Amino acid sequence: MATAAKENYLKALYHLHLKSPEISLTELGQTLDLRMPTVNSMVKKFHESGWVEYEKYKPVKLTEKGRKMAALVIRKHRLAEMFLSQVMGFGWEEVHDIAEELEHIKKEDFFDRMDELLGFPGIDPHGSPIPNKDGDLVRSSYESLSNFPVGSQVIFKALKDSSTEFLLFLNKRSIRLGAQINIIDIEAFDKSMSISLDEGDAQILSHAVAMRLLVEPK
Amino acid sequence: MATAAKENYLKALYHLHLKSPEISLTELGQTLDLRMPTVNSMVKKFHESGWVEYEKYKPVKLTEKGRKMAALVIRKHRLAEMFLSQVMGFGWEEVHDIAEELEHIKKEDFFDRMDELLGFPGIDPHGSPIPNKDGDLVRSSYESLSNFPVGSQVIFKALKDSSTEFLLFLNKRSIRLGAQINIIDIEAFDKSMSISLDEGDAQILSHAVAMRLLVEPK
DNA sequence: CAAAAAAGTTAGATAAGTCTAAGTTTTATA
DNA sequence: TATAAAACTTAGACTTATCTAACTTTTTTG
Ligand SMILES: [Mn+2]
Ligand SMILES: [Mn+2]
Ligand SMILES: [Mn+2]
Ligand SMILES: [Mn+2]
Repeated sequence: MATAAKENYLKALYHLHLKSPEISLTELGQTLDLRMPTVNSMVKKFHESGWVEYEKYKPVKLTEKGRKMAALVIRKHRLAEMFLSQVMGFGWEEVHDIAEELEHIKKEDFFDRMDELLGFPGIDPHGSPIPNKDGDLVRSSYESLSNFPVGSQVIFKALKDSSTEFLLFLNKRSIRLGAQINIIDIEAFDKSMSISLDEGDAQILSHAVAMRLLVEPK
Repeated sequence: MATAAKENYLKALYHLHLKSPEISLTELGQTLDLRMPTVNSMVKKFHESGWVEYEKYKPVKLTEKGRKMAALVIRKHRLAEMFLSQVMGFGWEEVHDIAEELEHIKKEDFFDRMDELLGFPGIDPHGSPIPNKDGDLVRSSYESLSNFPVGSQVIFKALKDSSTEFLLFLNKRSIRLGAQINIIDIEAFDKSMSISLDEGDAQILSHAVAMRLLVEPK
């Protein structure tokens, strides 16, 4: 595979290319918290490796080869997160930072064994899909809770934002992956939602929160 | 803590200092498979950090501070090996190489959780003691099987050599940690031993093998 | 104990990955 | 469309960790 630094670039490129296939060095630098000349010189190496298309002064594009390399790093990250959560008992708000280190382990057997022990999971603890060993993954088509009308009954399937702060907020509100959410009311003024969770008590979710919850009709 | 490179130096220093408190740069270099000038410059940095005593042209000595740092790396290594073996189902011959990478993970929680899940184990899968969080460990006083006379009944407690080749040999012979070994006969000519394992069939162990098995009287 | 061998040191180079400062090209805007 | 802003590139430096070649000190040995 590649060095830890390169694996981190690959992941960033992958996430950015999903938003738009043309990736500016500025964006990439901001994502990785690196200065532009740093990114510039690495992007040239990636071009040498055939991982990106690159022409001077133009945004880069991830090649199919690069996409696959990236997906395999993301596979390691998400398997690690799942393992940390399911086998080691860490909370979904704790797993990302540890996985950020574990994903750089080179021994493939380590991840294969995790996969096996977990029963070949399709998603990580935040509902994101886990690429297979070929780097392929099923892009799920969930929508934000904020897109649904009053009366909808939906299942909470994944997160749009997996920041620790947001995950801790969801913990406090007992909102967990797989829960059923019923939209009782939507306040026209600020788009805040009154919902009930799995037949539980009602609670209010701000539009900011509803936007970040990815759901599927029941 | 330290970088992965430095953690590997610390471990090597620790193992060498047990054999003799004065550690030559040549030995250290051979252990780590690094050239002497490389080791020389790193040793100067370790001296700056207060991890070794160092004077030009003299062998180095691990300081108490360095010993503790080293023990904490060894703790991570051995906890990882135990986890890989007990929780993930790897064989004792597979765990070392993976632990060589895992030991450099910086998140302390990761190892604390392993420790907890394993029930705070005192030894690793090869019978070596696991240092505690203060860097302290109980030095066990096992002896080589080759030191015992005919008629001895002993328990196989640890390995003097944990190389993959030796571990695979022991697997083939079904010789596992904790087994009882009865010395039936010793051939004067080559010091080979006829033994029986846990009431099982007899087998012959060469002196080379008997030397590498650490045991305790039953 | 002098010469040879072993051990250790210094100097200088290299590779990976990062930075700042300064210059160039492209894009946006007055 | 000229100019300003944003994006990108180049040059040069730094850090960590490594190497080889050449030199120095210490230890061993005939
Ligand atoms: Mn993550
Ligand atoms: Mn990472
Ligand atoms: Mn080991
Ligand atoms: Mn290591």
